[in-house]
Amino acid sequence: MTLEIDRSGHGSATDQRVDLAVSTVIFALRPHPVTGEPTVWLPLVRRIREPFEGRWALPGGPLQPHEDLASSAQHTLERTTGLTPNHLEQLYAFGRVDRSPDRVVSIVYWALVRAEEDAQVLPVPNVEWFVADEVSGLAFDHDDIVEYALTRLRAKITYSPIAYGFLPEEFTLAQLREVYEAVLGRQLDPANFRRQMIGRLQATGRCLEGLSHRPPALYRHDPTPSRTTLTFEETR
Amino acid sequence: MTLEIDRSGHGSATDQRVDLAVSTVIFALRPHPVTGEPTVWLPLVRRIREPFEGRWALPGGPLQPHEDLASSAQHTLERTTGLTPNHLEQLYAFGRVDRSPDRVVSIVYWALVRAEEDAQVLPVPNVEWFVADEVSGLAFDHDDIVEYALTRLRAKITYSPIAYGFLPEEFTLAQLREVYEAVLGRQLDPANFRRQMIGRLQATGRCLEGLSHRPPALYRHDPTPSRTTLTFEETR
DNA sequence: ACAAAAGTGTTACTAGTACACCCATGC
DNA sequence: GCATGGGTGTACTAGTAACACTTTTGT
Repeated sequence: MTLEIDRSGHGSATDQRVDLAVSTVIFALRPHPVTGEPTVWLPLVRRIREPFEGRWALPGGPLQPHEDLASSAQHTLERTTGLTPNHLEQLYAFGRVDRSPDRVVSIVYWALVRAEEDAQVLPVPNVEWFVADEVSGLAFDHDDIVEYALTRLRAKITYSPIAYGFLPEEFTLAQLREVYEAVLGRQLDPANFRRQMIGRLQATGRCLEGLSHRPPALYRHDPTPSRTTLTFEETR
Repeated sequence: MTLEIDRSGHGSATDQRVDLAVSTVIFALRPHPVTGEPTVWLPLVRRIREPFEGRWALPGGPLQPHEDLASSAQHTLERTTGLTPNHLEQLYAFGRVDRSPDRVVSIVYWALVRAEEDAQVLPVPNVEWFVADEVSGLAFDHDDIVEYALTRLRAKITYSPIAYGFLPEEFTLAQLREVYEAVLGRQLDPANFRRQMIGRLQATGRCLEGLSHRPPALYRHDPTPSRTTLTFEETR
């Protein structure tokens, strides 16, 4: 029990406060366990207390008074995966009264991490990775949240240069196309894809060698601010 | 002072809790005071206590434990304007540590109300309407929030049928075009505008009469779900 | 030489834009 | 008739999609 000053101006002894948590949907690409195709995965944490003890849930926790929202999301991500996000963006604030037995509002972020680093990560206790499209039975309303995060990822990749968040510094056009195909779930024409992307890329001059065919050129993301829809942080 | 149970699991006597508030950016169209052109306005509330006592701020208040986020936003809107929103959508959760002397996270909604009803509304004490593009010097980070809400309004009107939120049930194409022109801040070609809109409208068969020229047809919004980007509530 | 993937050229289609023009009404 | 805004036709443009074709490497 802690003595708290009631700043809401209308409290009473029976007045519950609303708890505030920050959670993060962390996306990475890994091969699908059956098909081997690049697929969107995400890490979940097994709950070790009620409510929903034993169920899988999005990583997160209560917001610390000294911490910004995005910092909280990023720290959760680093604790859960040992990685630094390549893209981090607020998803939505979920606050239905009935989403938890106690009253919790969750501000949810979504993030992209690189598959290359991801593969080197040591396993974290109580954390397991799942194919994003196949998760269900999560704690709270986290099924809905994951589905909505996927919707946003798939929408945003079509008009904003976020695909690089899944890739290393240098990459081939085929790798970039694989990212789009994994996220959108359909094949893209390599010829047209090339023409659409080439303007936003910097050629490194080098090629990826050692394959059994013509060596593809390596590119780097050109951060020239081409016109996109901006998130709040980006508009400031 | 109220006795509160510390549910965060890491509290101490010096541990401040984070307060949670819900605010609403309410947009309506009114004639510009100088030009007379339809313009985006919004109501603000004068703060009657510190911090920022005497400054204008977005209407809102602490989230009640029994209330959903959107309900809280809507109740604030009804208290402030006496109106029912025609469109209500979550904007963003603002939580920078330094945005207020005490620690407050604000979940902000934005809403559209109809100008017709709006004109009949009785004045509410401490509430005043301002031209949205001209507000500045607001309390907290509310200048930034208003600017971001305008950015979202202008972006969303280009790909989502929200303009009807400003209009009565039946309207002419010229009225609909005026809404777009007011929001986007530029003239639109009437001929092309007609062709772009006509597919999403239901003709009522009636016309607006009594003008000194050819009477324009009256239309109604066709709620057939054409493909748009969906907000979270709409995806469920 | 052949397979495989990189990369180019060409055409068709679509959505948006600019703008000339006709239509229907009140005065 | 004439002014005014409602409403139609049409040509131009840019971006996308489909797909045939050429290039360059390893084996």
